[in-house]
Amino acid sequence: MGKVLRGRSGRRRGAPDTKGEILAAARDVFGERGYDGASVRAIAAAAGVDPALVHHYFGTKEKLFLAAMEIPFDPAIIADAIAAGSSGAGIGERAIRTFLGVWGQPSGRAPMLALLRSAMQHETAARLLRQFVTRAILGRVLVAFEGVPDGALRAEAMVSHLIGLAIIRYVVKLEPIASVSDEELIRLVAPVLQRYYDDAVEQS
Amino acid sequence: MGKVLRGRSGRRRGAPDTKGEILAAARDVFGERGYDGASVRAIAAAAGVDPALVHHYFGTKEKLFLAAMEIPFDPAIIADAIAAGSSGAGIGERAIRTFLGVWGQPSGRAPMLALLRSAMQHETAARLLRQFVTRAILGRVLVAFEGVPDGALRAEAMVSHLIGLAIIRYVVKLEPIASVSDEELIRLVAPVLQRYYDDAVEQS
DNA sequence: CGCATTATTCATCACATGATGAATTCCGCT
DNA sequence: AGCGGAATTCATCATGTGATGAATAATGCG
Repeated sequence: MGKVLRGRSGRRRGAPDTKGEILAAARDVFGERGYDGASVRAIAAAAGVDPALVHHYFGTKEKLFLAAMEIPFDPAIIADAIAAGSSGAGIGERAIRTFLGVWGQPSGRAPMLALLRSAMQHETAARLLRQFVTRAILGRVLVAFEGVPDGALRAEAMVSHLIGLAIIRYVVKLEPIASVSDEELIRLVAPVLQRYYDDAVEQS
Repeated sequence: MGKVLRGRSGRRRGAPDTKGEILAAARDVFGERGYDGASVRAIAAAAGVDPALVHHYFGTKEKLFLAAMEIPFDPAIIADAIAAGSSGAGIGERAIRTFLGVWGQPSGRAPMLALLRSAMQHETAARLLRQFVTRAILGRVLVAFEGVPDGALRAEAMVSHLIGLAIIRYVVKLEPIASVSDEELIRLVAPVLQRYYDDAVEQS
């Protein structure tokens, strides 16, 4: 496994999307090991390519990371799914449902894990995660909390719970949460999340 | 800053608690950078000591980590504070209150951060965190959830939210959660957490 | 075809890391 | 005073890292 013996130097035949393969490999490896833990060599190996090629395309490891974090799904869609017509009713369930949808499949989980893991080690990545959460997610979810007292705070608290769930379920893999079905988790968490909205509305 | 010029080799005068200083430095640096990011050299420098001394005392970096993670506060006390006579009433507020108490002061925050950060990079540390949460915290909190349907699940969900809060507040430092006062956060989060208990009880 | 451009690998650098073993200095005990 | 052992540092190794520059091979345009 690993290193592909690809014979001698020089350009390969055909028009393989090598840049794309490197990006995919980068997302995988960054996701598994975080920014510092993922070596350029390991990424290159996972892409079946010489390490120098990575630098050829992306210049530096940091630029590769940034390129790899160009989220492969549209955050707007997600945020809109959560906000859903800027109504607060049912926002708890929509939030965790969308969340599990993204994390449930590897194509969504890998970059999220990469971002999360890396944000724990590197201030650069932390800034990136902050931006991502702020602009791409919170900014839109906030429309549902418009006019709600402590809206920003409450929206963030919701997001923080989801992040905590991601860590327990997908990183630390603590049982029984790691193995419980999506639906069961939704049934458990949705009403609790919902309170972040309901609490504020009923007191206003 | 950094490297203390301490002249020549050999034993130092007096009986300084060097081992303890190394442990403290280790907790700091592991906390700031996680397991992989914290180099033995950096820890040694922070302790004002030669790197070889670290190995002399602890043999290997991993053993040092394990030693540093021997939690400096008693998890039993914390867990008991949360469980509080195995009553579920008010458990939400007690949980977040105790949580903020630990994370509020550096002596508690450092090892927790170290554990969290490292768990994101290293399976060894993830296992450690799993153990810690399971035995030291969950095991005792569960008495409050005794007989409650999905007790384990609900207790873990509570913990996951707290972990998420820790990350948003102390690692990613997302505003406004990062700056809000403890009391305000308690007012916001406590009733939501409480629902993990109340929901189960009222349906049984 | 011919030739510049692009894709790819190889060899190599400077540097940081974890670890080890020998040398030096001090302490405690007799 | 003397001696063994513990504490401390120094010099050093093997390894892995990100990065660079030159060499080689295929492509595509004229």
